[in-house]
Amino acid sequence: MHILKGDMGDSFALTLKELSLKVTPKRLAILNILDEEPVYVSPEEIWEKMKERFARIGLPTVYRNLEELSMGGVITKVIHPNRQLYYYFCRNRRHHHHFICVSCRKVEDLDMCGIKGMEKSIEKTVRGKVLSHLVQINGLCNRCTEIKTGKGTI
Amino acid sequence: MHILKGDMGDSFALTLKELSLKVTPKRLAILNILDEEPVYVSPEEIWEKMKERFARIGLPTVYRNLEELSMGGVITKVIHPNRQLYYYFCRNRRHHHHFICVSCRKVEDLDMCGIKGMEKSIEKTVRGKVLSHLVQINGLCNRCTEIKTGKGTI
DNA sequence: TAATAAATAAAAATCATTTTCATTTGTTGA
DNA sequence: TCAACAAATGAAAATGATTTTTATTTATTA
Repeated sequence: MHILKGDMGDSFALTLKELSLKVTPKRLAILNILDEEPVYVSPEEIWEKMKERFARIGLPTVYRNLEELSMGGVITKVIHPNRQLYYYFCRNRRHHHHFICVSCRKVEDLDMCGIKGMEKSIEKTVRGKVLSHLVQINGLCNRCTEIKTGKGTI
Repeated sequence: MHILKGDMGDSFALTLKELSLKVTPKRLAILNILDEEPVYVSPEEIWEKMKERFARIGLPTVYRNLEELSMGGVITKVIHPNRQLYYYFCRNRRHHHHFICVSCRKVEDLDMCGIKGMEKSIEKTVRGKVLSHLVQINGLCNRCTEIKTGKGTI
């Protein structure tokens, strides 16, 4: 093996070890595929790419790994109106939310969260406890806005 | 027929007419069932209640009607982590979001929206267009917080 | 009240996701 | 380095929520 220190493969291997997940070639490949994607992708799409690299690779393996990685907080699950699963590799470890382009699937981090600041006020209103929140901004990215109109408006 | 003016059945009938939907006994029943529920419910649960009122009622009919009513903005679709569909009848016509109790399914309106105010700033950041946003606060309501701890904390 | 457009029942289809189980592969400690 | 063991995987089948299809029924409207 010739994985150099500081190598990307090495870094992903460390990530997996931190999650107590075995370092398998397929796990590393899934992380690499997600790493190369600037958009959110479906399990099936990742499976297609995996088939180019592995002779035998089952779709359940892809599903299992995506779920594990997302549980471990390494990748992000995207909530989509069509109720299909999509995943996105996001390196931003700070609390933030995503802008997703419904046209080209591009994902952009939004380093802000109005809810976090409102949490106390919400808890006072409902006299309960806020456990989590779901914030996702759906729209058209810069590129898709221009393509659609040539003027940035729809 | 003896539906009085100002009756609930009458009001729902008007709502359906505004959406160009025929006023059928089953549609009215679905609205009545949702109206009586203080929590978000699944299509299957509504179907169970419909079976108490109608000898012949298919699950697809329930699905179709819930989708139509939600498209028409009469009811609200709840995005749930388990990816099942749930619906909730919300009379609040102003822009707002929901606090949903993950324990008892209670829904409470939050008459606030941080995103609406941030929309311009988000569009500037991504140099794109915001089409919609998804905000949902998941937590434990007043009652469930007390039940779990007797102290309001978990 | 007839014409017709929409709604429905029932059954079957769809299809993303999950489970099962036998086999293979990483990991760990001697 | 190597056996032992736990975890990961492939393949096939199962699952289960949701949707489609088609023939029939029902509400609307003139």
